Amino acid sequence: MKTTRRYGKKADLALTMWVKLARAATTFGHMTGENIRSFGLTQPQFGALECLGHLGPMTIGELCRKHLVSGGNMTVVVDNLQKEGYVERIPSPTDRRSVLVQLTPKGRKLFESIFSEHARFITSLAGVLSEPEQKELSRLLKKLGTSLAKGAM
Amino acid sequence: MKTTRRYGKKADLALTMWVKLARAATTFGHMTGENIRSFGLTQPQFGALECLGHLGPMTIGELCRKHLVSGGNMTVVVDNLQKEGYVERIPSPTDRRSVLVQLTPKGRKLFESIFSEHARFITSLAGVLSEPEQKELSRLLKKLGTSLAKGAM
DNA sequence: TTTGAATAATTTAAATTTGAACAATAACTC
DNA sequence: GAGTTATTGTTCAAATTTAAATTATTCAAA
Repeated sequence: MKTTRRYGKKADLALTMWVKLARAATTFGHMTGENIRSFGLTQPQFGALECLGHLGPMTIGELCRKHLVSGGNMTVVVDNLQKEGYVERIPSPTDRRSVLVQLTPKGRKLFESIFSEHARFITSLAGVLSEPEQKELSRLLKKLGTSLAKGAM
Repeated sequence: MKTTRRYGKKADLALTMWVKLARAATTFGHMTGENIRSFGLTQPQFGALECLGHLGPMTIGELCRKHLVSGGNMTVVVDNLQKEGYVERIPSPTDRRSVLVQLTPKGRKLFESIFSEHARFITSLAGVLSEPEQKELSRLLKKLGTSLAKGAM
């Protein structure tokens, strides 16, 4: 899809990069989303579960920052996980405004039973790139992401 | 953020790549979204306007496939653009099920007045990567995205 | 050619997400 | 310490998005 140069070489480079970034992320997201739904979870629910499973209890705010979503949203996501009995809210011992979210035994069991399968699925999807390519892609995405986030402060 | 190897080297590589992809795309999206809102448009509205402006009239279905969103969604996006007088629906001459969407003169005027500014903004964001890095990132994202999309068929 | 399957767009209901307003608590400044 | 400013989580309304059901049309096969 070679388009004519409409806005100058640099701009066209940046624009096509942005389109490809959006498309790759959306496609990847759709496919992992399907896999996740087969576990009976939504994508954000799974994301929160994964964070808590790998990193331990954390506040709503930390979950928000990790997933780049609004506070109102994460409250709902945690509400729904709590309704299913996968997580529980406990008051933070150090800050009475904060609430710690942690996996229940049921939540940990679910996490452990599904995450390795999910990891296999992700690995098979990523397999269309060689390992060096995956490393390079990770490096570039990290550089892009962190530079943008820093620039926004 | 060096994590321990939990699921094997290949899986960890794939998992961190996926996290970085999601974060970079979301951050980039947030920032371009802010810029787009300053034009009085939502992100999907802008996306449709851009498609129509660069590629000419096309059906709702084509807009869906370009943006990887559901048909119901694109119907609403086009509805809203139409309410603002930026696009119009015309019946397809070749298929009576289809509807062609095209920019109105007002829509084209808006498109031309804002897109070059938007291109400058995107270019400045992308500037955190060198040009060779942007090229390489584009190549890898394209390979990832198209391979995944193909695999899904 | 007519029946049946597939496709295009819309509608509807439900879920997700955001942003703003709010209450409670913490941190800071004078 | 008192008073101001920031931060944390929740609630609410509105916008976005999806998936399923619906209608209309086209395509294909017998």
